[in-house]
Amino acid sequence: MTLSSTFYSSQDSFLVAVDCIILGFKENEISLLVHKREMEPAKGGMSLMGGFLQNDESLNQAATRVLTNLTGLENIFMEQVGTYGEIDRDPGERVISVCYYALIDLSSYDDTLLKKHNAFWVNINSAAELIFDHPQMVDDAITILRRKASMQPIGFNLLPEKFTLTQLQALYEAIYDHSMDKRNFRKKMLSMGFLQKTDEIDKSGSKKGAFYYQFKEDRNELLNTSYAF
Amino acid sequence: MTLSSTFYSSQDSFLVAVDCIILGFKENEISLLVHKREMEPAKGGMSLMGGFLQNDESLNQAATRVLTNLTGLENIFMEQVGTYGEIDRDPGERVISVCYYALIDLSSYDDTLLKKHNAFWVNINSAAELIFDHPQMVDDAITILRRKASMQPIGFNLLPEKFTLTQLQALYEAIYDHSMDKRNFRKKMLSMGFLQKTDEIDKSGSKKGAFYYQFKEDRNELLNTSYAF
DNA sequence: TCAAAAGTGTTCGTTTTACACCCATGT
DNA sequence: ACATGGGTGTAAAACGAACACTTTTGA
Repeated sequence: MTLSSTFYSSQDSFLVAVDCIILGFKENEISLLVHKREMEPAKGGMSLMGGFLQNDESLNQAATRVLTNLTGLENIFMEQVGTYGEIDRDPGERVISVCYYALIDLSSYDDTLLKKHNAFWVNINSAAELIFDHPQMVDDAITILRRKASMQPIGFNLLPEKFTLTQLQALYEAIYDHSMDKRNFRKKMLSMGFLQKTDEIDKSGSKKGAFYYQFKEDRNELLNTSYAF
Repeated sequence: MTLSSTFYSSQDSFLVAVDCIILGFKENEISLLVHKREMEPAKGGMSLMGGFLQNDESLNQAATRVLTNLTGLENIFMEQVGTYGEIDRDPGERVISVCYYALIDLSSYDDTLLKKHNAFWVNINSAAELIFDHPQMVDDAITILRRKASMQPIGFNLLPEKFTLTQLQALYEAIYDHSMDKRNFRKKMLSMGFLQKTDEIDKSGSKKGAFYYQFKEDRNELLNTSYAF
């Protein structure tokens, strides 16, 4: 960096990382994608997937890059959680970390790519074992996910395109970590108006079979209404 | 920075700024503290108060420093809004900006300090005239304020210790930018249980006089309930 | 035939909304 | 006496919570 190109000379500069909280829905639980850290400090510790911001990319681009490198997925729902800036949050060196969370559909996901990065899924309840301030990041992300999922249909990013109401309820029960009444759940979901019943039937979950639903195309119109669970 | 002290060598590093959205309640409107920028680029433009993060402070400390330098106030409610990292968001040089909002009580605030920084209050509706991506930051802060004020008694940070119900209603009407029914507002506020009626009367607002209220000390117990306006 | 999951309504209590008048006081 | 803002109650609607049985079908 040459002085002639700078407006804000003599200011301190910092490493900036993006850390990604990648969430999936597996066996009726929320899962978190983590990896065994390959560098010191805390080598071998369980860590969120992250990477350093580079000069040629925005924060959102960096988060997308980290996510895509690891998972091979694109066009994934992703949103900022917050930025963590305690001086000693990373014992190796000072790093400002901008944290994102992403929601992915695991129903047809091939995770061979994950193995190359020593990455694996753990139950969200194991997040306390993460290194540094990553447990706090996950807590904050879950808080945001719960709040947003009660206002907007974002939870659906964790499901395949077509899903049964039973699957949807299981997802919400996992997000909020409590069981819900089937009749009330269905009544409320259907009254929100963004579910479209298909004529396809899922026979995998029961002998009787359950209708598949999908999201209406126009669900963006519905984002301003608030729904609480 | 010497290589021997670094774990993450050869990564790009960045200027990190904190920008503060300082909000006050003035003449029944939400006001925003801004200043005329003293450096290029955009010198003379209307800007949020900000500063660069320094090596010896956390992000929260930096935000507090900026706020205290400017206003002389300490122990102010402050919370992160988000982090803005587009490559060209600051045309001078690349800067990652972590944005905070703060709520302050203007009722007995002496703003001589503000003049030293070319700072002044503008109506929140003038935020669109701010430079760079500061209008977006203000939009995001207002969204957060509205959401949080409906769940937790944070709006009170904008009022003096003692206030009348009419003042409180005017504050909420300013935050949400719509008028509310007086009877319903009072009923709801009082039912929430964190208001304490005093025996003092404000005669400044009316001939009849209105009782002053204050917050109960134990209001932290109440933060988990959700209240919508 | 039976086990397993899908699907379906009603009642009750709570919360939210809409709405209009009297009171106390200073001028 | 009157203008100004302070203070109060009720009825209707919407919403949330609790609750149990019938249907379909594969094994």
